[in-house]
Amino acid sequence: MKLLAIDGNSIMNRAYYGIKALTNSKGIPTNAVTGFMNIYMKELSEVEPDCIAVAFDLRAPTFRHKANASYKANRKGMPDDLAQQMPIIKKLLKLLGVRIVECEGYEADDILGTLSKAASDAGDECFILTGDRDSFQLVSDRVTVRLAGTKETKVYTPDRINEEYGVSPRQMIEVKALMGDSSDNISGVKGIGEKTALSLIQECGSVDELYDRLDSLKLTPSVRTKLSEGHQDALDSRFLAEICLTAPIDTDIAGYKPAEPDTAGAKELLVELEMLKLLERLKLGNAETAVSAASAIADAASLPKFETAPLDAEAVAAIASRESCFIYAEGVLSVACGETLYRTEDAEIAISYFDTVGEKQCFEAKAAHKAAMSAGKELRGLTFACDLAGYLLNSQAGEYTPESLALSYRVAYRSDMGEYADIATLPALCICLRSQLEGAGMMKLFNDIELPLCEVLASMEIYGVKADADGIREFGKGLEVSIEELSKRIYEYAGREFNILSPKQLGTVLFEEMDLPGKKKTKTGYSTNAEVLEAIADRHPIVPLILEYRTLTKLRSTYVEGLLKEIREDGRVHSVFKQTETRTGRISSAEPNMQNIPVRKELGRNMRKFFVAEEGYTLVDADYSQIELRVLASVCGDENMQAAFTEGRDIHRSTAAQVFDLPEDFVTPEMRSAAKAVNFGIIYGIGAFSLSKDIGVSVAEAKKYIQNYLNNFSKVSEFMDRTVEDGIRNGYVTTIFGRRRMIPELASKNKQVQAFGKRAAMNAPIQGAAADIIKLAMVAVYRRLKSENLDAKLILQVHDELIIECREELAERVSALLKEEMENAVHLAVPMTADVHSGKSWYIAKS
DNA sequence: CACGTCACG
DNA sequence: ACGTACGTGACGTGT
Repeated sequence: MKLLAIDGNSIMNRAYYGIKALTNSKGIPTNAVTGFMNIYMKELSEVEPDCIAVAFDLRAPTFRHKANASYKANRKGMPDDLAQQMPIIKKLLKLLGVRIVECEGYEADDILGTLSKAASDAGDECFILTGDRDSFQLVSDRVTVRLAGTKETKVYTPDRINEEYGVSPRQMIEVKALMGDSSDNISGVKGIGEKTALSLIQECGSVDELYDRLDSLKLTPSVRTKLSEGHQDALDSRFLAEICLTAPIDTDIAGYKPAEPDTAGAKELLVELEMLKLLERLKLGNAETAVSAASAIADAASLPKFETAPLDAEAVAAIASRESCFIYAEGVLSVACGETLYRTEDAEIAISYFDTVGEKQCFEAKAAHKAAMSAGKELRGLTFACDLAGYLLNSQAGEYTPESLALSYRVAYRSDMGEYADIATLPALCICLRSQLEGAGMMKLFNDIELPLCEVLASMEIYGVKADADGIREFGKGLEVSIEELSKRIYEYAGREFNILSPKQLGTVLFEEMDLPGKKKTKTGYSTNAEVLEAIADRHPIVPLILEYRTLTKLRSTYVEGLLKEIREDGRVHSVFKQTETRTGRISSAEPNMQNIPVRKELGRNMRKFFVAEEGYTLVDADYSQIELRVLASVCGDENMQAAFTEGRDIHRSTAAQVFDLPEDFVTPEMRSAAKAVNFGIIYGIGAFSLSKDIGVSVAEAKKYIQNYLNNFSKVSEFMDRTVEDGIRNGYVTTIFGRRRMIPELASKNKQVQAFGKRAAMNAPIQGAAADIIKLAMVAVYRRLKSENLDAKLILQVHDELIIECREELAERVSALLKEEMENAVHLAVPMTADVHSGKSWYIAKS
């Protein structure tokens, strides 16, 4: 038989630190449970055990078998959110039929030791799954330790241990007796580390032998002194280091065969934890049925007994002025009105429904807007959209399907209703999300910004941007020639042909074959990014060529080939603008991404010549000037900073003058550029290291800049501190418009993760407010263009920039309108200025 | 499918 | 001792 004996505490610990903070929608932490189960499932399939036991330490061990009362006093108490997960994993394992083994006065290690011995005595095989190396002493012919790492499980057999440490498994006890183990509060011999301990045991075999032969051993004087002074420590430590093999637990291995799982109970628990992927992996039925089952239990009577009916012209007429809910996806319209669920795939019927006057709530409004718009109608009476509400409530949930929302917000979801399941849950979901939104104070944000924006984005997607395919192809041909030539020259320098775009191959060529310096490594090998290459660009002529090769192939693949694929028959690209994607509130663009078309370098900037206005039309482009810094100046209330904007001064120059304590006229270009980097850093949640890298000064120097900045702009400093505190206290931060960003990382025990949380907390209110502002502007511009009945359409948004395509003769009027609406979208403590230009192509209109 | 890289604000 | 600024999307490589 095969026994899998798991060190529950150790694996939970590993899982906890290995997976970022994770909670369900109620804030119950789930990262360690998730990580544990991932490891558990993987091991199960690899080991295929007949029996399973999971050992846990008891909370208040009395160490009956070990007299040392201070034993383990050193071990830190576990973090709260890990402790909370211990009962959960135990409950889950029990429900799955797995036996938990705990024993007062004994550690998990002792239980594993006892079980492994019992198993091997009985002629069974034992696999110990753990996250630390304490159990190596238990390894034997029949006992294998499986060390769970972040990525892979390392398997330790006696041979493997001998290979790695040069001693036998049992001798690991002796080694530990000498070197100690701080996490177990085993002192060992003071001054003896791992290397010395290993070589001593390799030579002598055991602590006893070592002391017997101490006088005749060849040792440095200091080691000899340490050993003789630490004799008693060594003996005490050896006692503590040896894992107990006789804990009073059930040692009948056959008794650890997993029992029949309580599938209903396990389902319920996993649904509560919102761990749906695991639910499927455990083959407890698919996620949908479980959700419906559990929700039905929780809220059995909450869904009415719906009837179903086709949505035909008659039905539309009947519900025309009533309240209803709808979902429109992939050409299928589902409507819930009263206790009837309607359904149609007829586009005309769908549009006639959209154009009725009754109040409508929906899931995802953009597709419906697009359908109505394309037919020259409009979607009327829309008051709610669930996906937008879900996004506002938690912008990092990732998924806003009716099913996942129903699960998160505890609304009944009946997947047994098949294709009607989504629409059936919608009425209840709308009520729930609306009240949540009200509770969170985000109704205004929802009504004034997100919901109306949906229509704007629909319109932008429909119109798209005209692209000059021939021009792009021509540009691509030019690139082709240069790329061909470049690669030849690169191969010549390298002495052979290789794939220049493969970081792996490139690393080998540059850093091994050509012996260039800069062996900075990533997880998988050499780092070959632009920063690394630029640092060695003057060491060998191949390096600049590679950089250029990268630039050109990037242009070719992503922009020339990528964009050509996206141009439709109408000669335009219709990017998808996603409204529920970013954690900060920005919108994102895809297929193609129109928000990262090159502009910073001239060669790439040429791409913008191929985004043009239709014959007889022109592009009008306006971008906010320093919107994020203006937001910062406004929200933190710093008069210094506000004055610079109010007086229309150059903010970076002004910052430099403050930081370097000089009149503005004395600010050099270098000082201005350093100040600019500091300004960016402030928005991003500054760090001296990165700033120093950015502007090429020492870390100490960068530190001074930051300190100086924060002294001069003390309100900024206070604002940042306050924001982080708010974030820690509430679990989220907000923009001035009430938009939230949840930041679970702030609760992490991992310092790095926490530091990231702090930076994100400082950035979100700034980036998020800027996003709010331009969204407001978009809605205002859209409405103006519509109400003034202008032949002009908003077609693009690039975070701080809006682009309109309009009749040539309207250029001036639209320019003024655009600038006006952007600058007046909000009124903060400093003016929001926008620079506007126009031209036949984006290239021209941008400057 | 993860990773490295690089395009944008 | 380690990693190192916020937010995105697309591509090619290689497991």
